[in-house]
Amino acid sequence: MITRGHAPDGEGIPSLADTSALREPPATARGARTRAALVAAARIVFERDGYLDSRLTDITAEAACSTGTFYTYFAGKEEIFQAVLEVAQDDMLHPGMPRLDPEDSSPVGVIEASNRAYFEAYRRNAKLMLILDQVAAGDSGFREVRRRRSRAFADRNARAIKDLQDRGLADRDLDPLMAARALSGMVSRMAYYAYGLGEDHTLDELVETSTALWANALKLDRNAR
Amino acid sequence: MITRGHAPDGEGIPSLADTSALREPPATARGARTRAALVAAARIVFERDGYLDSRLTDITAEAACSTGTFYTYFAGKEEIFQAVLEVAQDDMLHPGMPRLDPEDSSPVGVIEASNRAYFEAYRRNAKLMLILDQVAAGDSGFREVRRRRSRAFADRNARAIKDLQDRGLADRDLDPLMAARALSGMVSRMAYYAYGLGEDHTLDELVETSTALWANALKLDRNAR
Amino acid sequence: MITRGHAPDGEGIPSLADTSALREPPATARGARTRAALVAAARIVFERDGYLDSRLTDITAEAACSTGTFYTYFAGKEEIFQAVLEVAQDDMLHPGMPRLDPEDSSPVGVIEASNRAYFEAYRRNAKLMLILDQVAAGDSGFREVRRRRSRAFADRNARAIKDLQDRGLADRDLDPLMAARALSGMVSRMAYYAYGLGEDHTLDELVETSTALWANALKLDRNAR
Amino acid sequence: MITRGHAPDGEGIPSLADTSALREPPATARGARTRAALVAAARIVFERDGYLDSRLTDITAEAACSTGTFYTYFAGKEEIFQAVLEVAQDDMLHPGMPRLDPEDSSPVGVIEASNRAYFEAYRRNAKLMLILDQVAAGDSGFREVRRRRSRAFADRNARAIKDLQDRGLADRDLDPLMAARALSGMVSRMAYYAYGLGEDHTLDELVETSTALWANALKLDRNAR
DNA sequence: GATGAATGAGATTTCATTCAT
DNA sequence: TATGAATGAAATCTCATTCAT
Repeated sequence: MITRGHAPDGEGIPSLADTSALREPPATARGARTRAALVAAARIVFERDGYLDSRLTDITAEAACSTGTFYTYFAGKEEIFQAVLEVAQDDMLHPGMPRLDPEDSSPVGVIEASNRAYFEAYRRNAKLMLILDQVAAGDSGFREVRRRRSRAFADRNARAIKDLQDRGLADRDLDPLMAARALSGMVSRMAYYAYGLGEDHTLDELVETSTALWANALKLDRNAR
Repeated sequence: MITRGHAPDGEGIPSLADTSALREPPATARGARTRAALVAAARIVFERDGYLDSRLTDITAEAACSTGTFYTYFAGKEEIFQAVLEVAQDDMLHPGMPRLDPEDSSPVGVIEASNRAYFEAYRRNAKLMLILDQVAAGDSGFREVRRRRSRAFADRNARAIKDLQDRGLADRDLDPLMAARALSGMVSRMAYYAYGLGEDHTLDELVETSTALWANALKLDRNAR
Repeated sequence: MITRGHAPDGEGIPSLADTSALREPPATARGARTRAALVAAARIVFERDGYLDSRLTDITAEAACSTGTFYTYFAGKEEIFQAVLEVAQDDMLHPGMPRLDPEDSSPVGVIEASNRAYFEAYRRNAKLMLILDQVAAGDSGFREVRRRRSRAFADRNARAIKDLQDRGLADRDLDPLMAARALSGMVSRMAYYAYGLGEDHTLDELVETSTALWANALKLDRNAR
Repeated sequence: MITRGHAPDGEGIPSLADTSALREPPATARGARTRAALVAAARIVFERDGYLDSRLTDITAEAACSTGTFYTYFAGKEEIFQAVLEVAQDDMLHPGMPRLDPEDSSPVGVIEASNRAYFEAYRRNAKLMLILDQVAAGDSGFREVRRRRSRAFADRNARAIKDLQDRGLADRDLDPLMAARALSGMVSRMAYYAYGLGEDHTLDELVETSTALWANALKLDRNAR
């Protein structure tokens, strides 16, 4: 059975954990407040102006602090962008409510729930996801982080597919890893077109089509459990 | 039947035809040579440094001409990038030779041939495709062009899927347009991971998996014609 | 006879007494400890990074106290540098023990002892001497202090030379003040090259040569008393 | 006999040749004019404000060009400072007229001529020499260049001293290299005090004293040839 | 006494574009 | 056509010093 937390392609959820742990958190409450204000301001500015066109002074102006204060907490634009992502990531990873209909833990039901969660999270963070594309397109380090993250998700989904194959529920001719990667990529692409580029599809259409394509592609039995 | 030239997602092949026709070609042979040298130099520089990080002076230096000369032929970086794309586009659109086994014009055979052509073209132009991502990510005008182009391809593929459905060869529960868009996106994503990010898959693996997933997803009969 | 305490050129031993006496010492033992930690930290940082490139925060970090605390004890970088110098100055002025062979208080013997003391002190504080150069080079006030100090030493040595001339022991054609200044400068320069720039000469070579040159230059009789 | 071109300590005449040859000269006459204007402006600004306190915009303002133009010719403050030094160096190395009285090529005469040339050159460039101190004090790369240059001069003078010793004209007890270094340092120090710090000595006093001290220190016979 | 967050003026640097030769 | 010097607006980043806690 496909495990919980399946996130198509894993994109948009880089942790960048490498550097985020290095800087120690503000020592005082005031510091924590200022830092949070800067991160919130940065998200607003990034979403409004794009990453490349936003200036540090716009962020500090939005946060109502001086430019010097910015550097108390971040080394530059890249670093505060990571901080913005980390906040968004929490939202991407911990949706407000359970996605899984306890009545329906069939493979198809799990896939559907996962896809729905992904589309919802993407919709909530669509602008930020575009910014992330922009940053990743220009920064190979960032791209590498995304690649590794995607691979981790794909590996997990690949194991789930393998499991279904072993249980005779999925097409045994497919390479589990490649299929996992391809289908996850498909879902992320659908979200990109729908919410990033603004094609008009309803959430239900997206969930329905993506789930049907997953199910068909794996030759899943819709009634199996 | 799915028509020839099916290009998954249509990505990476924007024509930007709007502006490219405006400027008339160099009057003299020397001019034509200089222009060609600049375009070739630009591709080298873009692929080496990325679009954002490349400077016009790098291009003119690579082309061994002065900065002033650049403006004789192009209005700026965007315009020469279009010129670079146009050259690459010929390659993307006209694969060296037909990959289609004349014996096998079954739906699955056509899909396979299309996918193979796409992967091969992507592989030949992988670096440029990444640059294109970078440009599109930062330029909403460019993004819109890509979106329209993708939609045109998807529409064509959607009609092909509709046709298969009408003939009873494909799953009638699927929305043809969304399925077309999703599956084309899947293929473009696979190419991106394999050749853009450097995951190591062989061409045959990519073709095989993508074709199997298309066929399964549409519930095509592998033997139908 | 040339008096004790002759310090070639007098360089590197500015007292800056004007300001150093103004601030009164810390009232509590804890305060004294903190102040001492800051001075010690400053010397480490100055010697590691140079005066210009060292930041106050580096010093407070090295001293493990906050930036605010710094200002409890010092008005700024210049003032703590003076404090560092005062500590070093004790070492420069009071070599561990008299180097003077009581048997040999001949003019040449005194010169030799003085030169040796100077080279040894310079060697112990070579890094700091370079820092001092850096500060003096950029601060005309500091330069003036050094100039006056040099002049005071030179005047004293000039009187000693005059005395030797009057007693018929030194070349009467020399101007005592200029000769004193020149020969003191010579010794300070030798120390700078040897210990500041790292030319490899032994202490004995330096002492021997400098003393011989002094003696020759003044046409001293090596056996006179 | 001490050779022509003896330059005490060699200080203030670094060539920094390492980098100066890298950048190719302006292609046009206009470019050469602009570059020269910048160098001249830089010298004025450096001498007026000191190296550390001068800003690039002051230099471009003085040269009546834009800030961008500066970077057409120089990478930064350090590089234009090298260019200023190179101009001064020509003056230091090629004094306007022959210093040597053809009637007096005795060792003492040669030393006197050399010292006089050095003092004159130092006086003409005194402000710049102080700037050089400032730069060298803060930049170890620069210091190293000076060290090597000094050593080259000292080596040459050491050979001359050795020659005098071999001919029985100079004190054989002295180490030629150390004596050369020490006496050259002495002269450079005298120039620094007189012209850098503004002690009031006449040129003749400086020449006379320095020459007498050299002669005495080496135990030269004033009448020898 | 000790803390450490906040300040903000100002210097450096880049590079697409123009235009006189 | 070709040249390449000149332009200049605009963005980043530093760090000594203050002051509320």
